[in-house]
Amino acid sequence: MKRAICWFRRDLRVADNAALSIAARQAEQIFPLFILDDEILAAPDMGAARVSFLLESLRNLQNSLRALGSTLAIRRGNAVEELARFCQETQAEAVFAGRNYEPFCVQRDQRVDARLNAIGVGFELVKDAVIWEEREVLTRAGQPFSVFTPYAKAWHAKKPRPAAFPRPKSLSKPLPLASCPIPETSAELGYPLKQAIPAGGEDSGAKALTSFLAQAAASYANQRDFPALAGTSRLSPHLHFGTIGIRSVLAGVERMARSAGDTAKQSAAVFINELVWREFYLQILANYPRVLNGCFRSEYDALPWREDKSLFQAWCAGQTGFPIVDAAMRCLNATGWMHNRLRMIVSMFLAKDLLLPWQWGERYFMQQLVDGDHAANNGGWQWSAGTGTDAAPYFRIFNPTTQGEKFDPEGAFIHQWLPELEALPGPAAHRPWDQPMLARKYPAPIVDHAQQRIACLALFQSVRGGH
DNA sequence: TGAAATGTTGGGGCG
DNA sequence: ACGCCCCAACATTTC
Repeated sequence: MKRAICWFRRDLRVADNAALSIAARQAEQIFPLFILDDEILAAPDMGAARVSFLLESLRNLQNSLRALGSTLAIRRGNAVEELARFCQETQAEAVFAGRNYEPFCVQRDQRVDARLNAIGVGFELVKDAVIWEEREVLTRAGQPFSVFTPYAKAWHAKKPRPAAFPRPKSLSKPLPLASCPIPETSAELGYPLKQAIPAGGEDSGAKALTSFLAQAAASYANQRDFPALAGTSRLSPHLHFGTIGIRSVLAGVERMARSAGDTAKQSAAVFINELVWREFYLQILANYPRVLNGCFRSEYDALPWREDKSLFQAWCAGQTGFPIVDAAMRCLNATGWMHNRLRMIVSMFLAKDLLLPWQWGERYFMQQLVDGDHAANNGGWQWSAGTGTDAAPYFRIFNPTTQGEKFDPEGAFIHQWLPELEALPGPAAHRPWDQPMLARKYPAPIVDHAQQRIACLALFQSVRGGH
């Protein structure tokens, strides 16, 4: 084939990139393209952190492609129309792209496929973002798993795993095509950024992996649950945008495990388990797209959550009077990122203490998180609310104070985000109500945990018909 | 990838 | 010395 388009979407890198690598093997000339899709940019769950990370990643990708002798064309508008137009401008015979698993993207790709077929252009979607796709790990009966443990077992058993894709050594110089400039800031796309977010781009992704492997990875099993430590990988935004490849991450962690002692091996296993959770929720979304519109266990759609805007407002702003919840939410608002343990705590608090619809929290997370990902986010929220696959059972309710004391024993994380509590040293920071005179300007708890816990159990009983 | 309520046990204070 | 009670500490059950 003479000419092919490599349509970048959520694989914003040149290393270990399936679509780019396969296109470069099959075509003499490659036209790299990214489309700023108006429909995605206008989605109600899009946010400034993610737009900004995307733009930085595009600039980095542009530099990497130029270093290979090529250039990234940027278009903006309706993806189907822009792609068809680009095909005609380039006279390409085919379009290659990494497969996406979200319902919106799947439907968009169906429209793309029909449109390109109509103008005689091939459209090839290739596996890139995951080790195993939604139809590759199934029960013996050929059904998708909806429980994690057997899924993980089957995931691990499946061999051989896909190998990394070679990075193209050079790309041919493309035609001088029109291209929009990459917007300087997310504000140009309607998303003013008011926070300092993690750095985007493939180079940053590679650095994040290297530094994780050199530092936190070996003690991940023991330290990942403590938000005051730098115990996690921070790779989530890179995995979301594909500024790092999943095969590279897996290979890196396995290499680390081979050269290290038992705790490091154990840590590698725990970390890989998290990568499996990521694919578990991706296959749930791909096989059951309805989870974006309701509970996986649909009988729980009838739960009478309370639609209290002022409680929700307090949760969003980190003004609930529960230190671990408020510190976590202020961290999210200020950085676009939140530690995984804290995501569990604040999401369970929204659902089971505030009794608010979990979908409100799901959307707020999407709007704020730099790594906001429909599959992982929905899976996590349904887990916390007790409405999902393999979810925390409805009666498993975190006590936010106990969780704080357990996972932030010195109150270090609290002090980092709640200056009002600096007069309460150490673990006392978790119980400001014991010394209200010292907790200046810090709100009293907006709900009583013991009381709300009972109310939550009753809420679920009302739907379960009293087992 | 819980927490609270309830049950059991055993050491020590005390009359 | 003995029985009684208290209550940690731990185990089990329940949601």
